[in-house]
Amino acid sequence: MPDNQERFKKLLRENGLKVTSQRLMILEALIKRPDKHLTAEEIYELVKVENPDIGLATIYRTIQLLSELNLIDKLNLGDGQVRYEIGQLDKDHNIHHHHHLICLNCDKILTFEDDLLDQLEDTIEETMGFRVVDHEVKLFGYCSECAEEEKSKEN
Amino acid sequence: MPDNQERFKKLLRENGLKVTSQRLMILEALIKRPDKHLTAEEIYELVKVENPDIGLATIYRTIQLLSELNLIDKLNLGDGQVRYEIGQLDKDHNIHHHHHLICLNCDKILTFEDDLLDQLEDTIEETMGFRVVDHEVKLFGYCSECAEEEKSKEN
DNA sequence: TTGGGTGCAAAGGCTTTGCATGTGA
DNA sequence: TCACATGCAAAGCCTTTGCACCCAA
Repeated sequence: MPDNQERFKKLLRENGLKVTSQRLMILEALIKRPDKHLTAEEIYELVKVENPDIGLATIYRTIQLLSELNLIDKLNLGDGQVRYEIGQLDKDHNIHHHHHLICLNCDKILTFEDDLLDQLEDTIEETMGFRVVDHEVKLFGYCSECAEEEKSKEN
Repeated sequence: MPDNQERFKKLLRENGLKVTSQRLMILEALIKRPDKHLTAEEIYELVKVENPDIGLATIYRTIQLLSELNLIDKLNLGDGQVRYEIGQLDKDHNIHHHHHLICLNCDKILTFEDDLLDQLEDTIEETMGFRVVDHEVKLFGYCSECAEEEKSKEN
C-alpha cells in the first residue's frame, strides 16, 4: 500500500509538480483511515493533528489534484456530504471501482465487488449502442445489525 | 400522466397543506420538460415564464416538499449539479427507479430499466446479511452518436 | 378568518480564489 | 534561484431561513 505514495510522488514529478509534506500527509490520511470515505473537513482535522498550521484550502487543492491524477474517487453517498476514498488499482493500473452499500439506519458504509454488471454493460452496448466505460452503484438498505434490530422490534 | 398532478393535490390535502398555483406550476415544469433532469435554477427559469414573480426560495421549498412526498427523485449525475426528475410509479404506487446512462462527451442522459440488479441484491442479502431496499445506478460512457464520432476520428 | 405559503433579502455552508509569503528542485 | 505551493482571508455558489405580507380553505 505504500505503493500509493510512490505512485503519487512519481505522478507529481512527471507533471512538474512538487512533492510537499502537506500533499503526502493528505494522501496518508486517506490511506490510513480505516473506514475511509472521508469528507474534506475530516481530512483537515486528521492532518491538523500532525500539522496544525495546514489550511483548509490546501486540503481542497490537494483533493482536486489527487482526483485529477485518478488516485482518489469522489463519492456522493446520499447524505449530502461529499466524500473521498483512495482508488483501488487493478493489475492494469486502472481504478477498480467497487460498489457501496449504505445503511439507512446507522449510516455505515460497506463495499463489495461484483462483476454482474459486466453482463449488463454488454447488453446495453448491444441494444442501445451506448459504450459503458465506468459505473457507480449504490445500494441503500439495512446492514445485518440494523436489520436484526428492526426484526426484534417488530416482534 | 396528469395523474401526477392529482396525486400531488391529494397528498397536499391529506397533509393539511395548500394547493397553490406555484406548487402546481413547479410540478408541471418537471412533468412537461422532455429531457427531465432539471436543476433548481432550470425549474426557476421555466416557471418564471408563466409567473415572473415567483421566487427561487419557493422552488427550493417545493422541491423539498415534492421530494418528501416521494414524487420526485434527487439526482447527482456526476457534473456537480443537483438535478430532479419526476418519479415513475409502478402498479403498487412505489417509485420505480430507473438507471442512468451518462454520456461523457455530450452530457446526454439516457435511462433504462433493468431487473438484473434484483439478482445481485438477493446475493448480497444472503452473503452479507444486508437487506437492500433501494438502489442507484449510474453508467458513464459514450452514447451511440458520440461513440460513432470517436470511431471515425480514430480512422 | 387564519394558518400555511410566498417573495425578498439576509444568512449559512461549503468550496474556490487572490495575493503575499514560503519552499522544493 | 524561481516556479510552484501554501495560508489566510475574501469572494462565490448554492441553498436555507426569517419575516412581513398574502391567500387558499
